[in-house]
Amino acid sequence: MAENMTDIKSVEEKCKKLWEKEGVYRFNPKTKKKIYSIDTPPPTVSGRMHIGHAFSYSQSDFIARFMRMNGNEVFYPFGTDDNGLPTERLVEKSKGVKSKDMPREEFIKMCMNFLKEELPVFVQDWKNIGISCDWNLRYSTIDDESRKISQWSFLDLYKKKRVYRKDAPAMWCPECRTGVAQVEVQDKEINSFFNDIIFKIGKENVKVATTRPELLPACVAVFYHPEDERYKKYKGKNARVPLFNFEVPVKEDKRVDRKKGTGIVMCCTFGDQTDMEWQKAYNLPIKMAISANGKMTSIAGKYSDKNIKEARKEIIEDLKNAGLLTSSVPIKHFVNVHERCGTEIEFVKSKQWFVKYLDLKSDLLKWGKELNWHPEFMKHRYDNWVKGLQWDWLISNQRYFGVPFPIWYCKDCDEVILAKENQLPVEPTMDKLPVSKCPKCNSKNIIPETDVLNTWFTSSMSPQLATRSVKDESLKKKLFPMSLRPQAHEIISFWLFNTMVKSRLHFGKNPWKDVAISGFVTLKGEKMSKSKGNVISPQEVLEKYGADALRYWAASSKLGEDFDYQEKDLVTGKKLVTKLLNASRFIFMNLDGYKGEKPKKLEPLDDLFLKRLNSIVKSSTENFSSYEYSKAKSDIENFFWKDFCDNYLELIKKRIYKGEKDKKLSAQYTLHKSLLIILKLFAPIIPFITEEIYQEHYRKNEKINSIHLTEWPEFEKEKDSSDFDLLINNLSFIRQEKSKRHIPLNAPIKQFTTPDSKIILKNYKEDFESASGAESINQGNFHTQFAEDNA
RNA sequence: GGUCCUAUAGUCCAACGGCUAAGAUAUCUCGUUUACACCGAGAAGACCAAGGUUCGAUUCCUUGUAGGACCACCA
Repeated sequence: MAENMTDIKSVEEKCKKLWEKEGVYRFNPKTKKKIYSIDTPPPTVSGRMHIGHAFSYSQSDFIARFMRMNGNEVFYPFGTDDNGLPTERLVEKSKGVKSKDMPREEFIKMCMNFLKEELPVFVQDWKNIGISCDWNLRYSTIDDESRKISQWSFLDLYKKKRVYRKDAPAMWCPECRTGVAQVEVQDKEINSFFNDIIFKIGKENVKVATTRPELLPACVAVFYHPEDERYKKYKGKNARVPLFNFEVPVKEDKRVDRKKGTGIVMCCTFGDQTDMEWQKAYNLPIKMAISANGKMTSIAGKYSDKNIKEARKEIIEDLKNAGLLTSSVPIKHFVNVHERCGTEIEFVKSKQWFVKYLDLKSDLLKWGKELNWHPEFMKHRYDNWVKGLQWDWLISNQRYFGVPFPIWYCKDCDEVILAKENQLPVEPTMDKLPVSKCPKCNSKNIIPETDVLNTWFTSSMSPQLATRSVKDESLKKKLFPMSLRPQAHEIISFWLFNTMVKSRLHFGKNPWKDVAISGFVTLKGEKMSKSKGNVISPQEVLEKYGADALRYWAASSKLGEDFDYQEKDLVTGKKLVTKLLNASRFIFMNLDGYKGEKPKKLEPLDDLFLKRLNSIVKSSTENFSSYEYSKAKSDIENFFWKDFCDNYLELIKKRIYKGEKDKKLSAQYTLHKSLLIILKLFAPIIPFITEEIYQEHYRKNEKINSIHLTEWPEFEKEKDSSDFDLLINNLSFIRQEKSKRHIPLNAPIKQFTTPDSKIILKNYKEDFESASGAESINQGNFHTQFAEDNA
């Protein structure tokens, strides 16, 4: 059996093969059991599994495995999110290409081929840590079935009037050349200059501070605060924009911060969100200085066609030369960047599709309340996100690789033409039109939508993606809403939220009953991230300590709690695995010839120990049921190591070596039985080693193919087992005395006096004597008398 | 700026308002016993601060301090 890493590796390989061959985790659609269904968010295919994945997916797996053993038929599919922008970026990076430089079709092909190669490697990491998904229920968010569901979702929302297309300023990434949703935007601190630029109002010079002088050609007004005494006199006047030499109105607005810059701000459509609010509020003209490809537009005059940074530099230079720049101070400030590529976000006016949900805020709060949150406080994150929503959900991306919109437009009257449901999945750029002419104007001039749906639009259908292979309607009903959504907390605001939106809009139901939110792994208190360079590779941990140790480590942290990574926790996990092996070896060494027979009468100590075990089964069952796997883990571990190995085994050692027939049998029976129960309790956390021991010693008798398919141990009403503590107290006293006097722990004691002598002598005399070395036990205060004390 | 989480031995963490504050790891001492030195026994070591509620607070409340996260703003 396994004693070192090579053996642990071979145990892992053996188990993985067995599980696959025997279909241990396969969902049985014909089951009579209660169904427990899990909607794990499919991980994004971008490089390898990281430690946060290992942490959070292990935690879900503890629950899945417990539920499976505890009488449920577990529906636990595995998906990969390999759709859209993240995959495009990954392919572009690893193949050194740019999607926009090649034909659409060719790039899509390249992505698909890339995924075909990478997916098995990617998924293998999850198998390696022992995730007990049904690997036959695999799905990818870009495959045909998922496209179908995603496109159906769009058609359904269209019919429900929940999607709309609008020409609107939308957040735009000039690098990716696509619209960007609120959730895809991040903060980034950048170095910039705060420039004081001279505008002319009448004959006076007025300084306006800006970090973005390249937007001067798009200036439509300047604002000051209505209570700012410095500028009140300019009310109603016009200001002349430097270099570009046109006039804009001077206006007052409370949104101006008097303390910032010079207290006068220029409003350019579309510099930032406030600019857009002002544009709307004062009905200002719309001027676009930046185009969709990140270049200056024609209104920038001689700067047109230059990219943003060049234009900024040249304009600053020209202002300086004209004496219109009074100061230029370097500052650090935060800007919005596209999280996928780090490029600064611009606002560009274009036609985009949106899902309308701003009107549902109060409903969304109500629906969020209906979920059972574990831990409860994570609900706040959801609530905060909902309350802070300002935009409808932008779902169109101007990209190649993704699920296409299932629509065409009439070029003459702009009518939207929907695909037929039985056409799905559809590729409008290639597939046949559902109509021969525009139903509204009879034009034959029909063009396909070339945009693709945003990744989240598809992945927010995860309950439907997960259950898509189930065709039986009555079974489907049992699977949805799903029992559990496990996930990490940083994706509450989009994945969980968007899935809620879709589920309610399509089906009028919550997508799940329970939500279990994992914390994340920190290193010295900080979140691990590639950019900080403080990442731990789970593959290396696995190599060094094995999957059980990794899972043991993940089980040390409660749901929702961040957990600081310490290598020594892995060491502890590995030690536990070794200890289990050693204890099993000892037990089966002494079970030679034992055939599972029951003694006529249990020895009092054995009976006492089984009572103890019963109470651990009870508490672990309760803890696992309420997703408190970390509590269960530490209880079981403590019981196994302290009560079972250090004390019970010591107490019965002599009896099992050379006890009388029935007394020995009683110990053998107890050992055989309790080890199996302990293995079962540990099985959800450390599935490999428990399986190994089970296969070797129990499978033949139990006649069940895998420990993970055996029934969770039952428990009875709790019974008094306080004698066990009493025995340990007495042993402990003796050990302490021996330790104080530097006497070997197995040394005999001439006489031991204890206040508990009656109980010990009545029921546990021989076992206690053999473990303590006491030659006689008498009533009295705690005292030990050794042979040499006689002198 | 808003919201949330956390604060306990060197480190990582646990504990219905009530006995000596648990465990892991590191440290020190002892032990080589027919499973295990990846072991056993023992020792030493901690409740962020100030108020409040209470017979009693590490635990509940308030404020502060520190760390972290999410969101918003950022001319």
